[in-house]
Amino acid sequence: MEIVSVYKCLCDRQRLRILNLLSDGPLCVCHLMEILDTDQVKISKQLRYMRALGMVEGERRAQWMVYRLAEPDHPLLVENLKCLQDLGSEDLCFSEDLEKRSRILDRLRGDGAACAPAIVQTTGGPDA
Amino acid sequence: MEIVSVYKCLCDRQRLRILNLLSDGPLCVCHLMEILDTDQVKISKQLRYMRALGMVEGERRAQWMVYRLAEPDHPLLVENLKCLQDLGSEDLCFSEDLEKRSRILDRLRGDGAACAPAIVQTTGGPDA
DNA sequence: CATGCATATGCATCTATGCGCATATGCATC
DNA sequence: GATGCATATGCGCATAGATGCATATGCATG
Repeated sequence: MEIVSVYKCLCDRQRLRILNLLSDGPLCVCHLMEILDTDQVKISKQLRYMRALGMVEGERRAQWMVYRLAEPDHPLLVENLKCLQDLGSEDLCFSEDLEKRSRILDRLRGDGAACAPAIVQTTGGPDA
Repeated sequence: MEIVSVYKCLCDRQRLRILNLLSDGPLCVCHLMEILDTDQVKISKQLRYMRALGMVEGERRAQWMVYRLAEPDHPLLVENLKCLQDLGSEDLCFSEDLEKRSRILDRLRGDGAACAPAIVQTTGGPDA
């Protein structure tokens, strides 16, 4: 993984928001659509771009694609996503996105319908 | 200064090398040409790009333009330029560039000719 | 196997960036 | 003020990235 490739992923606001979200755990496209409030094609194409650069990876779960940060995660990427939290004051959007993510995960565990199994099954850790 | 603007500067290898060099102190275009082993126009245009994004600033010293990281330096930029050193193993070029820079500064202090005054006068700190 | 949902892809278009070449500008020196 | 050096800019072209629209694919369910 080239250093420059990491920055190529980070230098677009939509991609930055996606990576920020994935740093908290895997998500599927429909949730990214909901959180970023944009259409499916844009999300899919940004994911394809980042997959081509080896920054994220997707796994099929029934009809859903679950995306996560690629392993092993590049130290540069991890470091920058951490910075994003600290710089929160500069652009609220990133912490807001994470809050939306939490709410969605809560909802999924609640109703258990739709793509819930895909995410809940894939998501490990305390936020799962 | 937008977060994304920082990454836009970092996502090109030439620019990354330039910023890495400037993180050790100001330089003029002719030295960047020498270290990066490329032509004047490319350097000038990359500098213009980064100046437009507020990442570097230039000051005229006689016939020379001395460039430095813009003040106040964005924490994100500082952090990433620090990372660049740690990731040295991944791409030797960045530490090599800094060594070339040191050698040039030594030479300037030695012969004192040409653009030496511009740089030496501008450069503060232990490496000046 | 037809239908529906989630996601991906192809194509055309538009904008942003990069590069090469020529030339302009700013400063110093004579 | 002509010349020379250091640097900047303008223009044309090539490529990369973003976007919208249409459509294809994968999977599940009836």
